[in-house]
Amino acid sequence: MNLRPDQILPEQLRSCRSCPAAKGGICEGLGEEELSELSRIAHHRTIPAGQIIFSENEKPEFFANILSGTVRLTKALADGRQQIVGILFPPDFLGRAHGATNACFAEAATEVELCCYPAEAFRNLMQRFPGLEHRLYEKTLDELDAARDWMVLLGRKTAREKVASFLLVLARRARKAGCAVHGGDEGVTFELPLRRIDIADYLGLTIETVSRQITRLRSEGLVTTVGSGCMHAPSLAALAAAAGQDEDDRA
Amino acid sequence: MNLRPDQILPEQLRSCRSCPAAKGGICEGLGEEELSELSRIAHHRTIPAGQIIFSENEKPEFFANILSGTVRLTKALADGRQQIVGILFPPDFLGRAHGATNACFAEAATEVELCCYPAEAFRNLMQRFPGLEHRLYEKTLDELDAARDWMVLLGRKTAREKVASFLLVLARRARKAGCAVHGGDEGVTFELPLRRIDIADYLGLTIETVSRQITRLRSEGLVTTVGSGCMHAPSLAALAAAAGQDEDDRA
DNA sequence: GGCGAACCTTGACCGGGATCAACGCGGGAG
DNA sequence: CTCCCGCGTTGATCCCGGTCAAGGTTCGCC
Repeated sequence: MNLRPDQILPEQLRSCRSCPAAKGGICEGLGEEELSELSRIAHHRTIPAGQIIFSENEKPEFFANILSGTVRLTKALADGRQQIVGILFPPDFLGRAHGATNACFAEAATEVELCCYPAEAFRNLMQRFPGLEHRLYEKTLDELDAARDWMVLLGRKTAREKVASFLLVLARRARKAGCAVHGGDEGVTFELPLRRIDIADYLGLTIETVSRQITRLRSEGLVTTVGSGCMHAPSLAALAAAAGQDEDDRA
Repeated sequence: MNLRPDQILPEQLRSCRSCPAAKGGICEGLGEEELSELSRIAHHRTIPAGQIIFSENEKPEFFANILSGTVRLTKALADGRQQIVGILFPPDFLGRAHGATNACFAEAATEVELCCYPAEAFRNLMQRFPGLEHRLYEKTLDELDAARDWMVLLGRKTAREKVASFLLVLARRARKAGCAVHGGDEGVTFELPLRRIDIADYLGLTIETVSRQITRLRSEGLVTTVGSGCMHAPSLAALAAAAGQDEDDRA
């Protein structure tokens, strides 16, 4: 925990009902009582980009909903080789709700806003409210699916497919967040919340290979660069084809 | 579902109390009422090696505890490339307890004995008994940890480290199952429940590379072959070193 | 504006693992 | 017993992505 005191804000001011993490987050669908008890133990924190949120093998001090920003979950080998094992966006839940220790490092890839629950109090609430644990279980199953999809990418895809798959994930996320229009395969503009080194660690590649493959996809017209840290994909179908998956495959 | 009628046995005869999946399985720690309701909907099945237990994107018909044998969970790309995303042993739970469809294929790597619960009835029980859902949630968190450890292997380890890591997992499992003695780093003999093609699909390699690396580890004295389908590791510490991880790392 | 640091891109070369091919081995069927 | 087929091993060669090295770009700070 490397949080400075001034990063710990007083009780959240916005009501949970207007919370950006309510839609799709663990709070969604909870009753009045659950929600009010949760909000009683919650507090908001802002964490600057690059900072470690919690470490592997550490006793968890808190769990959190992500309100804004991007969190990377990493694991490392003894000699320093690193692999990003998960990327979290709002309204994902951060932390291992059961078990004595954290399973990996959590780091702020961008500046991150969290809605934190002290570990002990949160676990008590989980025990009292099975509906809360149920929501968390469903989210964990989705994380497991995502991890296994990523295993296919890491084990069997080429560098070009890996990079295309990564961009496709971002593009689909942006389209889903942006609007409910699903009229066709119109283009999508999206942000790149990760630096090259993070993309490389996520895809099991080096930064040079990531850079070369992005250049290649750009030269093939599958993506265009829109300023720094922002890209545009004219066709998600074409990008999906380059990613080595069927168009309707959500992975 | 490719089960022949004769593979569906009548109600289980052995009591749940003497069940091989009780220790460490989802039934462990359940109350009398939960256990008796579970056993009422349970039936045993034996599935021959190589057979598909259920398919991806299929509506689940049943969930199951694995009583004996080895199950592989696989995902495939459109062009046939395959990745094993999980290996299940007794007393693991098989199936995605929530959600409309299965997330991957489940296949019997060896002959497998299952204790099956019809999906609908099982989900009803889960809703009534939060303790049951809690057990499943904990097991899913462990699966997620294992998947993420495997992501590090797939993304960042060399072929030699991958094969050593795989053998290490089997050796540790055998030692844990065999005896509670943890006196030191004495050797372990264990079975290989997977063929070369499965090992390759699990490690993101080809069968040729797996074969070569096993030969190499054998020539280095890290493992010896004990007949067909059986190996011996004289030192788990040495194997762990070759796997690129710290000795006390359980991954 | 000028400078420096962090990040990104590009080029040249190399090597680990894939690919292609041949052979060995063991077990079941005739 | 012989044949055949599935599985595993070994060898020769290739190529994708890693490695090493050299700029280029962006942006904050003085």
